[in-house]
Amino acid sequence: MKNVTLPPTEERLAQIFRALGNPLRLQMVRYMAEHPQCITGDLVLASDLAQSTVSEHLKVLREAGVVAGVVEGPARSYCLNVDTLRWLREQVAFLTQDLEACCVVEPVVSERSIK
Amino acid sequence: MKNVTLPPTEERLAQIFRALGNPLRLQMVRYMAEHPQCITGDLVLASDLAQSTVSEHLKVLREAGVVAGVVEGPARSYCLNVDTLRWLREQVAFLTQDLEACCVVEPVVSERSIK
DNA sequence: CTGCTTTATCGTATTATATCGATAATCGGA
DNA sequence: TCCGATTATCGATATAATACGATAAAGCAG
Repeated sequence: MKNVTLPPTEERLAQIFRALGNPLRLQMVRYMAEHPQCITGDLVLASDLAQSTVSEHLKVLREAGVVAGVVEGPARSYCLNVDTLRWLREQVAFLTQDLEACCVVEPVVSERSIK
Repeated sequence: MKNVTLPPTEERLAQIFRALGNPLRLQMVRYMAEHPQCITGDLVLASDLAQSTVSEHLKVLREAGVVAGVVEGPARSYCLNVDTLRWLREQVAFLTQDLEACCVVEPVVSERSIK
């Protein structure tokens, strides 16, 4: 947890979480899941946002590796990056495994863990 | 995707993603997974940050429902909220299921989805 | 080459986040 | 009740994110 050198995996996972941590981008991801190979204009029409704003959100998703775009004539067709999403699912599964409820359901008396 | 009324579930999921979208908070979550019922001071010692900063990060995690704290004498013992993490895992699994690689591995020619 | 369509980028204003030091609140023990 | 230990909150500041309109870039049709 020290700031010394954060594992690149950790930074990358956080980047993906951050990309998905915006309701609009999350909706974009869902839209793309339902509409494979949709183009930017589709997402603009499906939202209330300016074209430039949608483009910026796509940039965030692209840089996080959540989506990928290919040139499609004058437009760009966007898709989810399945590899990234699979990796995310594994990481989340790993992060949430082997956890036992401690103080949520039934508060448990504990001793200080350090000094 | 319209901004009209975002489902509360979507906003909540985004909130959890946002909470986990910071490397330090992600590390805190891992620390808590390894050290059940640790107190705030443990997290402060394990980080390079000021106590107030750690406290703010805990607040973000708390408000997202990722962690829960119980009073433990003058200190506060923190734990992961297992219910939230399980819910997150389900949501991520749902989000990433039934996806087929489209333009990432092998670009596919597509037609416009709208108009 | 010239337009037309589509998308990305730039400049900018507003809002949110991160971090710290200082201070307040809370609890248990003397 | 007062003190020490622990944590939360406040105020300030710096950085990052969000959103828009305007403009640039890129590709295709003619």
